[in-house]
Amino acid sequence: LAEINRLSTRRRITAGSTIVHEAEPSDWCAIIVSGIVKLVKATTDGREQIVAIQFPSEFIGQPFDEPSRLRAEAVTAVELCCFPRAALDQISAQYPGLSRALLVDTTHALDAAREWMLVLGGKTAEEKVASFLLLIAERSGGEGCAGEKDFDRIFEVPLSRTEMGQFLGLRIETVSRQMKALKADKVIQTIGGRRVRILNPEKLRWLAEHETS
Amino acid sequence: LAEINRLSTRRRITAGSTIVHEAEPSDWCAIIVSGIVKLVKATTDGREQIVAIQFPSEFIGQPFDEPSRLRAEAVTAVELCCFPRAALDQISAQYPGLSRALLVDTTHALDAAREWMLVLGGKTAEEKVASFLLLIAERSGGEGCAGEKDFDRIFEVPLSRTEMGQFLGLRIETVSRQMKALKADKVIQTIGGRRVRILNPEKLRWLAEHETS
DNA sequence: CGTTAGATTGATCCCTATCAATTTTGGTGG
DNA sequence: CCACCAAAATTGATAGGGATCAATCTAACG
Repeated sequence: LAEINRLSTRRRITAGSTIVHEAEPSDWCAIIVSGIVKLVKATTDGREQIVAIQFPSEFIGQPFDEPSRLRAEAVTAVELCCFPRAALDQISAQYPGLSRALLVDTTHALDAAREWMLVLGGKTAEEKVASFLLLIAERSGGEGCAGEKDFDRIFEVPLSRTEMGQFLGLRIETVSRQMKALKADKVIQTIGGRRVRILNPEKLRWLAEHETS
Repeated sequence: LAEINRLSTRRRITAGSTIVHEAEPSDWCAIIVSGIVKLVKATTDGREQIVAIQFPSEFIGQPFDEPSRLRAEAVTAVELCCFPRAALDQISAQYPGLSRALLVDTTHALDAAREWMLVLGGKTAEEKVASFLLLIAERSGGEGCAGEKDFDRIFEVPLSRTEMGQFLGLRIETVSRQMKALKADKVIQTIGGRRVRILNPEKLRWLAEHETS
């Protein structure tokens, strides 16, 4: 696996800039070294939906050259470990471990996407925001290590209100109001708009799974 | 690849019965030979979301033994080609083609899931129903063959109104009303509730991507 | 200290959920 | 073949949650 490291190059991306355009065929792939990346899908009339938030150690790009109309954009400053897809093909043919690792990553991504479909499809605004905060809390804590069930009580929300809305299928005003309600209920506390402290994890978990209307 | 055929067994499932329970670890996988399968995720308080509709040739089950709280259920009568996961591991270690095929399938599923997140997150009821009809039309026509962009003008909707609602994130009354509106606009025509004929494909495509309010 | 993008708050409207009542469909036995 | 029944679908009336429109307020930055 050190062989792929030989073919790889580091690349730094500034916050807000696009990593992969939706049209571009993109003949290379990458692993996120540091920073947060969002994957965006757009309708023909301009509305945008964030379909995934990616953290360090996650894979970017298609293993095959099939287009998926997906745009990858740096949410924060991002450092990537890039390599050509041709190298991926060659090495995975020799070492089955790489191919397997890729399958594991894709399976996880699929599971995360389906989990989020449940959030988008049925849940109320309150449940959506609570689910989002739990998602960020869980991912921010355990450094990409699997099996971490607990999460940090204090963490930084990498997304803006607009981005939260695009990920949750809500308007920014609604996101703002739900955050306010959670603060009023002493479930969370915010320090400077972006930093969040979870005061009542049990209630937050409950709110993420039950509609209270 | 004939080797996996030797280890596989055929299995018939009646419409409506569960293939894989959410809790069950499931030490086997399967390929759909005929029929339609739905994948369901549920919240702790009982609400259910259909996260995927699967057609013949698609893969069922997790390649690894990580639980995903997913239930697979036969929508129509289903015929499966089942094999133990252990066999999958062994053969994929010898023949990299199988592992690659699995990765292709998973990548497609991921792309489909993200496409549907766009539908669930941002679209109106009218757009959702139009998107659903196009999805079924496209899959019903080309027998699982890739690259088929066109679709059948007449096809059978395999899902009940309740299931359509669970897939679209809508109530059955809303689904019913949108279908009625599409019929009134001469975009579609229904024969006996389940069979649908698309009268105006261009308008249906337009409605699936633009909000008309 | 001024400028500007982002976030919050308020008021109102509309789409979809909800509740309730038929109507239609599909399956079964007489 | 038809009457009957249960389940599914449709239709109608109402209400509520989130969208929308509009006006501050806040914070980051030169």
